[in-house]
Amino acid sequence: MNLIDDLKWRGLFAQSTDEEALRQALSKPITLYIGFDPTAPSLGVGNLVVLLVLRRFQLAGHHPIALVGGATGLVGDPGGRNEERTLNSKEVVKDWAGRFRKQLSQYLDFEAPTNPARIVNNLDWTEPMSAIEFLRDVGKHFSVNQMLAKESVSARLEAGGISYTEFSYQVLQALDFLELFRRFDCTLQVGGSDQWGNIVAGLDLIRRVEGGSAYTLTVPLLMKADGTKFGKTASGNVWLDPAMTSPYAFYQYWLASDDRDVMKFLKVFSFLSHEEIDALEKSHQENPGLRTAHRALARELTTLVHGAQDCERVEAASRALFGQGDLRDLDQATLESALSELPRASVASLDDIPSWVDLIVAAGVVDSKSAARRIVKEGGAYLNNEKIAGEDFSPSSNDFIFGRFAILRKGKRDLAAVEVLQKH
RNA sequence: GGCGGGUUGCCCGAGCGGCCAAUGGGAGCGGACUGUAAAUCCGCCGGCUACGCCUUCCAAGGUUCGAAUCCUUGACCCGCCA
Repeated sequence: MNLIDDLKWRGLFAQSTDEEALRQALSKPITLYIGFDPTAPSLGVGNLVVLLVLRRFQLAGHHPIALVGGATGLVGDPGGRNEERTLNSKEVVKDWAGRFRKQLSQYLDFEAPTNPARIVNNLDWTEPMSAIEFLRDVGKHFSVNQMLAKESVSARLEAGGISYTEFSYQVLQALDFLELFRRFDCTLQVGGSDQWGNIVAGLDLIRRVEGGSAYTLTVPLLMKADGTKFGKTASGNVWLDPAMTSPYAFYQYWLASDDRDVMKFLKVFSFLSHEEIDALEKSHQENPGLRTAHRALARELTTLVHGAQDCERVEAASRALFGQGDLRDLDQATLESALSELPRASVASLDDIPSWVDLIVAAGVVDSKSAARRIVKEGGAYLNNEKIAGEDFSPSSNDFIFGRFAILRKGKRDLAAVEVLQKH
């Protein structure tokens, strides 16, 4: 199956300016790029959608370029929002751009003999350019009428306005495409479907300036079945950086996916074959309670992002903590490593153990004691998987497994560890 | 520049001198059901040293025994006219 058909099968093909021409072009290796603006200290799972498309292209023999938007990140994409962005400082964007570069390289192959990946930063060609050059050499090719007609701009005009800075964003992105076309004969830009207008602007620019032709491909924006944005939880974004979203939380995010989304996610994010995915779908339909598709999804993604070793640790932790067996049956090493994934509170010694309420607040699982007391009253408070009663409840010393650990639980799956610092 | 309207808890949105920690909806949280899913039903939903106390209704002053509610000034937003 060719690449385009595979992308369509996976639900990764939104539109293209000329699908037939693109199919033709892809019969030989081409160079393509995707841009990522550093608007946060880490990429999130949302970025993963297109990033993995870039990887799919490389696996199919094409030359991938990941562009870090060191320049565009300083300006701000007006699309998808109805308010002006707050500009981040140059230092911050530079720092984030560095982090992006590092993260991006994890998903691409730079050693591939025939089609090694490249990473570029658009600041490299934007920063040296003077304002006069920009206006004469680039700006002259843009019609304000067309720029205004772009969805990203017109929506903002409706919503109350747009600064000249953000208005110019599409010109910068178009310039990137032109630059990569010149430098590397890059003829395809891939992006989220919200990037359509910006990508087409690049296409136009290449045609006007170089008389060249290039292609577009956009990927649908991923929505969850409940209509909420993909990649966010109540506590914020799901990040790729393990310091920002722990591998355990990352694994749990996928494992707790809505049934209606699982197959879609497997197609979008996993590199499993169609046969493997079909088999998972069958199993999921026959016995959804088994959650084989969920497990496969969580495992694939955690392995991809955090590595096989971390994935195994996190799987083991999940099994241990959610297993129906007695926590006391676990050996100390397993228990310890499982608990290392959780938020934690510590107590100085077994002689003076704070109440459940104080501990769960200390672990950061709930925001206030009132909220914690409420949980107890509502019957959602557990110690070592046993429901506790009474707002004043304090663990006793023999609740500590191996004399050192206790597990707090709020509701169905919100866990925290308590560790005794001092043995006595 | 002139005239009028607005700013309420995470969001939307009532309240228009005491009965207001503030109606209602959404989100979120807990429980039941189940499968660490969805739907449904029930409950909760500012904080605390907790039958009481403290801090909230854009900000700062003021009137009053008492204000989210009235007055003054300021900031921001939205309409209409120049």
